[in-house]
Amino acid sequence: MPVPIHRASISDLAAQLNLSVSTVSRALSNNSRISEATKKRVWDKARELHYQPNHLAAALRKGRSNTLGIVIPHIDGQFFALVVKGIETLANQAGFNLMICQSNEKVEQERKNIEALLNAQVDGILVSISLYTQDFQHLEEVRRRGIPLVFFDRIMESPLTSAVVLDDYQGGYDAVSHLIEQGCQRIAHLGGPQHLNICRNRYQGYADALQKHGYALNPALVHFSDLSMQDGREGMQALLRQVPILDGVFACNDLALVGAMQMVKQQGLRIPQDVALAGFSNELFDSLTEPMLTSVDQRCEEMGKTAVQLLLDMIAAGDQEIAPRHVVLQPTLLIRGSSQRKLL
Amino acid sequence: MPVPIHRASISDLAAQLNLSVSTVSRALSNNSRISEATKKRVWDKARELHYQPNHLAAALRKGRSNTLGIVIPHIDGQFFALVVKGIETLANQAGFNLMICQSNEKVEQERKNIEALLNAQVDGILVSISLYTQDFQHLEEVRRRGIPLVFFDRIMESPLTSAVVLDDYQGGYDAVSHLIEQGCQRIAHLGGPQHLNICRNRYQGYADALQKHGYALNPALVHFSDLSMQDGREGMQALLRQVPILDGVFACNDLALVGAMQMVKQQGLRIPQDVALAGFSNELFDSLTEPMLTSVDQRCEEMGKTAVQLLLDMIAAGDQEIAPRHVVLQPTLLIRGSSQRKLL
DNA sequence: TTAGTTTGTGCAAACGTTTGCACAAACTAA
DNA sequence: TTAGTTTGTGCAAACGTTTGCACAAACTAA
Repeated sequence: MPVPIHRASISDLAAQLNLSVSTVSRALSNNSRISEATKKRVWDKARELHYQPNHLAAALRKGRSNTLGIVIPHIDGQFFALVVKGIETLANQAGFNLMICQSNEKVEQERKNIEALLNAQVDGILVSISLYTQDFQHLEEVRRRGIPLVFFDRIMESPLTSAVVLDDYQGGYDAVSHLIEQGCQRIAHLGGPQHLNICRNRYQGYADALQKHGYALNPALVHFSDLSMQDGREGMQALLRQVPILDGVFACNDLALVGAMQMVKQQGLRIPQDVALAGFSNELFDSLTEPMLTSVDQRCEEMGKTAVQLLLDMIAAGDQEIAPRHVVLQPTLLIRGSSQRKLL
Repeated sequence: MPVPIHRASISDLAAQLNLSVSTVSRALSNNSRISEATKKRVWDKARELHYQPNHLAAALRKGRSNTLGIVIPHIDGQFFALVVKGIETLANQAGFNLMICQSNEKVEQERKNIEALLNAQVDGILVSISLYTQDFQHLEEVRRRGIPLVFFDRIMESPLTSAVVLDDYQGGYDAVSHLIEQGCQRIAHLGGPQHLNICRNRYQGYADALQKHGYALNPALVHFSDLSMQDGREGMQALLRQVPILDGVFACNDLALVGAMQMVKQQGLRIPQDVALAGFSNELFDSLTEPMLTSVDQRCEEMGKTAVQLLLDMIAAGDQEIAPRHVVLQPTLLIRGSSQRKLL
């Protein structure tokens, strides 16, 4: 296989065409000061030599790399995969490449991710923080450097940074109100780490919906964990020991919910007649379980697109900084078999 | 918020320390020709000024970007997400960043992805081709340019390029043999596009397992599609019209299988007693359906790690090209309720 | 002492672009 | 004719690194 040692550069084109590199550079970027005839010669030659611009060099000279960085806790699972899809679609349209990093829910890894992205000179960064991020120095550093930064879903709460979130409070409120409408009287909650905005807000929605409908919040019916499927199983096991027995569960995510569902079935209880279930995230598997799981949809792709749009705006604004923006998307409750006790 | 205009560069350090940029550069890279005293001065100053190397500049000068590119059909679903996780782990350890592109199963997008990665000067590319890639010019171009290239899972079959695949044939063979052992006599197949190595090999495994056990291959029991859940439903509907009725299904992926499962249930047939099911991919949801789905595990993370290791080897080898390598991973059949007719 | 080696540092070019400025040639307006 | 403008191109510096080569100073061995 013949390996071509040398990729054509602008100066190769220039030499073969008897033009200066500056003229060739301008012709390639379709600068109006170059005659049509010259442009055509340059373009033809570029095609002939399979010329491909060296983005690295351009990036160095222009001070922008046309690359965006993303830091997410993990890519598996429906939610982040879809958010990334939304981000990628829009970013590519705008001519940006994407660098995706997973923190694997570890602050230390998140810190390294951020550093790697900064070193790679990305033009902007999108972040959804890990379950355990409580110290934000590495993120402050991004701001300090003047690199545009947008949070989505799991955010660092600060008026100084832009963010796109779902109205998690409303989602929790809607889900629990729905359970109450379906006749549930003792609704438990499987919650997540309360320093995370999403978990806190969903819990708050749960609490307020109870109160609004005249039910007292019973701390014994609230169980906090890290929301893995295993956590859901164990949490449910603990909650089921309460007497009188619960008749509804609202979980902070669907992974915990599906764990809870397994435990409920294992105990021989019927869903939704004995225990009605509702969760959060609208994972793919929600429609594959039996019964199907009621869940709050998070409008993932829209969240991704909105976040990247904010970021692109900030990048476009450049030095004349624009005020931080906060976008709140409205959730949709998808009602399925796991919570439907009454006929429609 | 005070925006620092200027990031410290090597020459800033040099100026403040009264050293030349070359000395500073060498000190930072811990070159043995620099005295320990000088190194210490440089490192201290670097910390003081929050110096961060500009990878772009280094990449331009050194001719390598320390970035790897990945092109996958899509990131949602268990399989690619886990492969990417494996790739990322190893790549980060080796000091490489990752640029991830989704083709969304479109050749045109795949072509653009490749071009974007080449322009970004990645040091190597990992590819799993789209469902519809039959023309490989864009991939040949990568080789022509001398950029290391490794395929995984869905590959361009060529002795000239490295690849990591599962033994899909064996996986299909094992799954179907298992169904036969469980007493199935008329096993249908939901297959994928036959120009794709994975689909062809799984189908071949199906065919050979039947033959080996003395069953004739009945073309009426084979249905090809693009393997979406909807395809699975429709394919199953068509297959169920065959008389005498089938009593087992082997699907080329779990998405199609879960669709098929819905249709089987809808027809009032019992799983696995009337129809036993086995699929491919070991998706997360396989353990959440009822009954759980038997499936061939693809050793995703290992596949990712192996692929990136091949790529890193090629990059390390540089000009003295190493011979293309093909790695075949052995699959594991995970037997679950959907196929278990006999007691253990 | 001298010649040779080691140690530590600096000069300058290079990677492939982009862009401010300069300027010649051709045109335009009087 | 002349002065001014437009059109098209080129020079050269810059982005921030890395690295081959040179060389002074300090040491080493006789």
